[in-house]
Amino acid sequence: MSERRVTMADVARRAGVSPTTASFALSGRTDMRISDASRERVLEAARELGYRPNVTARSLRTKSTQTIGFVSDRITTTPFAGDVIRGALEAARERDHLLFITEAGGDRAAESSMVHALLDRQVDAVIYASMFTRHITPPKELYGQRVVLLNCLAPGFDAPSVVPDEVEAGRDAARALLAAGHTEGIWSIGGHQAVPATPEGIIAGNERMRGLEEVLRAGGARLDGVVECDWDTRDGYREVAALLAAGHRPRALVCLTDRVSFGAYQALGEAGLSVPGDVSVVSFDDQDIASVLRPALTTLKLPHYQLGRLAVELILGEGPLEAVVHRVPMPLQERASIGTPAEG
Amino acid sequence: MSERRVTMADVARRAGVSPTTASFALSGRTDMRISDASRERVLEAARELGYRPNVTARSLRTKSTQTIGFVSDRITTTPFAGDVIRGALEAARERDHLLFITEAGGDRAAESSMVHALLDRQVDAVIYASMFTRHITPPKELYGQRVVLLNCLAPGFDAPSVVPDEVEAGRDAARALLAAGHTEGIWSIGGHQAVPATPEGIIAGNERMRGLEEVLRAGGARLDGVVECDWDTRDGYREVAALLAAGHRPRALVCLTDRVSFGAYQALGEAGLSVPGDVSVVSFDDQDIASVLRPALTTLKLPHYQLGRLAVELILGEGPLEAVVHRVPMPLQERASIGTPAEG
DNA sequence: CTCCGTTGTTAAATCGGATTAGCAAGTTGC
DNA sequence: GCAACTTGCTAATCCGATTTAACAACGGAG
Repeated sequence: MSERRVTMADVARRAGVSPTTASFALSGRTDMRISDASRERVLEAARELGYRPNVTARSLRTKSTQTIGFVSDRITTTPFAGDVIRGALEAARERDHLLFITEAGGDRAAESSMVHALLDRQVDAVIYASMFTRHITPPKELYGQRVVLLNCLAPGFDAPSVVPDEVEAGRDAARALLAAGHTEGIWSIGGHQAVPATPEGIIAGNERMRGLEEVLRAGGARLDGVVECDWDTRDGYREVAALLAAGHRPRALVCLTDRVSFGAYQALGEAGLSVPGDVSVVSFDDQDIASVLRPALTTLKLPHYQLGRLAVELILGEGPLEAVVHRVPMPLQERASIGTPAEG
Repeated sequence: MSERRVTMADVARRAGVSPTTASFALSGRTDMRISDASRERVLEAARELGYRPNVTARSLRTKSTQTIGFVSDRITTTPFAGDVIRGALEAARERDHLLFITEAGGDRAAESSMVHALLDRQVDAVIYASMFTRHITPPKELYGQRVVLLNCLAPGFDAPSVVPDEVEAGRDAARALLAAGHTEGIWSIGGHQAVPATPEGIIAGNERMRGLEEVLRAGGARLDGVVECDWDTRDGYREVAALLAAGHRPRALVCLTDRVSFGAYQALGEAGLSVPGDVSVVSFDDQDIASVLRPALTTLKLPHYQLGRLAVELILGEGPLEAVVHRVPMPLQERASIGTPAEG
């Protein structure tokens, strides 16, 4: 970028040794014999000159750039982004790696071109991430490369996946309700089937519902009803309002995502029902609004940070990557929206 | 990462020319004469072999890596992140550049080490970003480098800054209220002075208030009161509740940020006042909640995407960078929280 | 027929390190 | 006293491009 950097040759010259000796002294390798005196002089010279190795030059020879590529469909416009990247960033930093972040916006051609751009720069590995848990087909350029799939699954593609443990989260939601004494009047809002507008619901929704129903059943409880709707605030509001208008009187709502919970809050509020006095609410995701709602929402947190971190830890681990699915726990954020069942 | 890549030497061999000829043919330079026949053969060979240049190797010679470093204090845990990065990413992609994203968490030492890691990889330029508009002192490693400051100012540091036009946003907030007929009972919540917990308020708060008061005054209106508080939902709720409890009856609230507006909504709701029927609300930032609140919040949007995009456009522009402050407009998101003044 | 200027192409150097092969000088073994 | 090792260090290559310097072949001018 500007004034000439200090090179290893400069260091060698100052230390009065050959570049070869300087190289070995600096890399601290023990398989090549360097006297303590020479090593000291080289290190001293490097310190005095403020020498820093040129990673680009080194990479040309070693093939390792200490760099990871991160390809996602859309890292922004979704709460997913920040924490995943932060987790990946921190894990990478601990291992002296840097991250190339790219976003393809769901465009296959763009995706291929991004992967090419990464491979052209000799990245050591690539993290392929999806904003919602789903099945994907990696771009062909990724076949044969060192890859970890983040928040997505690709059966038949030889790479590990890192995804949230949705089934267990569903179980935990059930356990939280049971623990508070809820066994009747439990409704789920958001459903487990994908509706056209929310394909992202396919995996997360199904698995959450599976865990939820399993534990409720085992605990002698069951769902009074399953309301299918889009995973957004508007639909949450509308469906809960409709539910109440139809004369139902739920004691507990399991909302499949926080946005739906927010809508449910609005509908309950307008109907004069209080949370958790009249109705308990348990939710999933732990988006920003969850802690800011009144009362604060009890929800199962998507472990974004951990997903990002684990993906990097796996990818920078030793040895070949195994095509295993790693399920990361979704911790329960206990706040104020679950109470004991209302009388009546 | 895996099987040997096709090199330029492979292409040259196949085309039956020297690597030199292949290089010139592929780079399409006209200052070196290559016959059309040779050029065609080289291009054909490259196509057949699926040749892609090794950017790392090229960079060693040319010093240009087609890569930009992005250093921020904290890109996550703030709505700031996503869109800024998306803007930067898209602008970079249009110019065939890739972005190294790093985050230092406000730690000076970490910041220096991140900048080193970037410079060691020969990045062409560095974007130094802050999550809130503020004055900063860039790490010394950045002096003499090609830098653009994003969402921050560093007087005395020779680099352009890209920041939101807060003063004009304040003016626009005032214009929106005046246009709806508001001239009395206008209060601002959030204040213009920094309170300890929100140093980020210093610049944004002051400038927004300056623009706001300037236009209100010019329009024959004024603020009935300025409430100072932290820029969060809790404080917004508490201060507006207190305001109402004290017997005040505002007709319009200018909340300095959406989180404060959300708190204000809650307090107004509990007091039985409707938005915008009884009280109009205009806000700043356009965070996620803004469009999801009921009624949807009219707010001045922080131009995150544009900030990121402009930073990259400047940095990849021709010629030296000038230490100019670029102010990016904050567009008014007209939604449903401003009405005509209540009778009263 | 020689000199000069084009034209098209290539050998060789370069970028900044990592790595391999080899070379002196000093030790040890017998 | 001489081969066989060690020890400590360096010359030379290599990585995959870009770029400089030079060179052969040809055509036109004088």
